Amino acid sequence: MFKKAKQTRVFQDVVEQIQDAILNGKLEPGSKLPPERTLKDIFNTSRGTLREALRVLEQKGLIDIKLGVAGGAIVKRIDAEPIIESLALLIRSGEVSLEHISEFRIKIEGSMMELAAEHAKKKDIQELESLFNEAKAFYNNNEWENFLKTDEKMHTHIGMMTRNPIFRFVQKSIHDNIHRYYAEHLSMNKKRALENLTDFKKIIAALKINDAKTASSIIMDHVKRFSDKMQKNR
Amino acid sequence: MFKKAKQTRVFQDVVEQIQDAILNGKLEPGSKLPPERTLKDIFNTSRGTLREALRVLEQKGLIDIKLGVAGGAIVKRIDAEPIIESLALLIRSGEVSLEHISEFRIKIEGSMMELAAEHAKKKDIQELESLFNEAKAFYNNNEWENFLKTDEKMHTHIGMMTRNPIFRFVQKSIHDNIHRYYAEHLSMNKKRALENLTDFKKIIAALKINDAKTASSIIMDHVKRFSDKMQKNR
DNA sequence: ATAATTAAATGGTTTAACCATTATAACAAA
DNA sequence: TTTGTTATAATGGTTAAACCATTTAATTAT
Repeated sequence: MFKKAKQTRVFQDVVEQIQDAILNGKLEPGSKLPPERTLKDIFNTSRGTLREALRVLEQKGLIDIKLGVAGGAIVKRIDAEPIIESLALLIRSGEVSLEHISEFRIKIEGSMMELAAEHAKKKDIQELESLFNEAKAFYNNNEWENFLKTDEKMHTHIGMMTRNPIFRFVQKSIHDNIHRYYAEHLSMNKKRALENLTDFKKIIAALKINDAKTASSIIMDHVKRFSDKMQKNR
Repeated sequence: MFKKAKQTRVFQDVVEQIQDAILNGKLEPGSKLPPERTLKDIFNTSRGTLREALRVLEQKGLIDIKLGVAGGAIVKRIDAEPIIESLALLIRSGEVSLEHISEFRIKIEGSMMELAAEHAKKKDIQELESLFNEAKAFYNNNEWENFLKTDEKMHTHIGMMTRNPIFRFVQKSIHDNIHRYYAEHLSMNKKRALENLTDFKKIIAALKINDAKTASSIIMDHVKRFSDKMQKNR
């Protein structure tokens, strides 16, 4: 029925005003806020209070602070950063385990593959094929670091194909945290790389005949294999 | 290869120390930090700098601040709040639309239903049946507000049944934001309520025979119907 | 026993100064 | 002229000391 009554802290009022300006597009990404000493006059507050507001905006991922002459608060383009950090806290606190993330990731990548298949345009399939050939070349040369990068690019492109930014943000949040906390250094070998290549070949084939379920099922196995390997390696 | 070099701001060092203590469990949820005037001495910094650190910790959802005597910073139990707020920013910025959220929600609830079915214990099904009967009673009395609350409880319980906190957090983030920005006041009627009841009856039946795919497919339709209704109402 | 008042702890804000970093301008050297 | 060095000033980061505002607890009055 009722909402929480508003707090009366001055810095929160400042946060809301600047945040609203950013979210309404009155302040564009890349644009610079006035210096602290000017802002404090605009909002009729002290520099300390103003700086507390800037800390909050910074933590929300709405601004970056640059030092020195021509420095100051710069409006950021909104991205997955705050979600990545929130997930990181859940992991570090032990609230969420590698098994939890792996299970979630399998379901998410499966769902994304279905959507991607539904939206697949000729150009998307061409892009995936081009990435596939890139990966194949790295496979032939045993360039595992580059192979993994291309593998990631394929996942990312499938994310783009969903045409849904939430999936992209969630995908990136999972990916970044897995690599930050569980798989900093991945080992690869010819056998596993070939399995991955084969998966993507099958996925592309399935996309061409609009077989969303098959594509989804393949990528879920693909991700599961990666997860199992990772859990064995710990 | 390399990581971003650490910033040299004093308040960030304070944030990290307190954050680590919380995440390592050295500071338990509910426990109170010393007053600002003591903390500033402990960290050998000024009160202004210390307060900037507290703002960051507050924004991360790690502490709450209470005013007055016996007030101060209280360690919070980690929850979905920061993720909810991040998603809220994506929505308010226009980066994410109702259609995006609806599509995401359908896939998530479908995935959750599959996992819930896999983990379903007799007690879970009993709980769902009890909620079903509660909803039926509200249906008979045309108590729509209570009906919707029970409907939500059923979804939440399915979230619990996944045994995976990420799904619960994501589910709550979607739910809270949909109701904050798109469906503050839901209208219900006998026809739609009956459809919902029927869905849950079928879901429970599917769970009893361990038919995860059917249960999942029903709840996806169920959520889709809700989304369509919501989008028509705007 | 109850209500009103006072005191003290604690977060919130202000002011004024100084320190640290960095882009730019001015200058010096090749 | 070009290139490297040095000074300048803009701007964020930090500090110190004071006062204000809220809230709990103790005290006092009814």
